[in-house]
Amino acid sequence: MTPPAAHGRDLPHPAREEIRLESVLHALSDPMRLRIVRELAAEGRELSCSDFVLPVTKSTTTHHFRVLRESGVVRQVYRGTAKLNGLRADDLDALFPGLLDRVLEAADRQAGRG
Amino acid sequence: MTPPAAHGRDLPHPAREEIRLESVLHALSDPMRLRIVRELAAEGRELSCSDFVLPVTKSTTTHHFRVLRESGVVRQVYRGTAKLNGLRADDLDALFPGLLDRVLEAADRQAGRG
DNA sequence: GTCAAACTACGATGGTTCTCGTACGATGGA
DNA sequence: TCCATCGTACGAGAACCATCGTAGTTTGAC
Repeated sequence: MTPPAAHGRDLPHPAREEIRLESVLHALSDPMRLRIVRELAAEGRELSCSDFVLPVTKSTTTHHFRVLRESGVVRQVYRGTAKLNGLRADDLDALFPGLLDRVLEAADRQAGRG
Repeated sequence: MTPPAAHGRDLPHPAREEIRLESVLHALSDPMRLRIVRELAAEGRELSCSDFVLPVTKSTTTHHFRVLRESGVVRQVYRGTAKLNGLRADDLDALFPGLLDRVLEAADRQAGRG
């Protein structure tokens, strides 16, 4: 009785052209979310939500991932019981060339400064 | 009786090293403020608050300029009755190389897409 | 000294966001 | 079938933010 899409209900994502610069900047302006994005970029692969050890509860984590997804920064797909998160680096780079890299670089620098 | 600094009371600005990436991104994530920054960059010189024609009241404009100043994006100095606003492009570029340019470029692109 | 212009300060309001806790649903394995 | 795991939904609270209007301050010009 389960509908055809048995393997993975899917989540709403903005299409590439729908991604707004302001939303992306806003998504990245939260420390927790910037941390998530940096980790995702450093790892270079899709990570499940539970791969992240964050100083907030699970529901708060869910909230932040949703903001990231709705702003177009990450793509989320279900994989069994886990939900994999991948950076939409290709889409972002097509829309806003170099932006994500400069932000990540800036975050690294700032972290280096302590 | 006026203290020595007769020509221009001065406003609190973060020092270069105090500028936080998250604050900058947050400042730039508001449409009104991004618009201000773009205009400032396009003009390439200091502009007074009243040079901007924004669809908000003056008190709201004051608010946005303060956010921009406190986050380290603009520098404000009094010049007689006017207040001049200049982009802190040098400071930002020293801290976060290329970031401001990529944001401005991204904003142009997005504006171009309509 | 008076006046207009530029901007600020303050208080209020309505909206958004970050955070949590608890309860729920979906998946895959024992 | 039962259960553990992973994540969601919902409700709530506190904080923050964008916006406004009004009243005030500072400055420079007349």
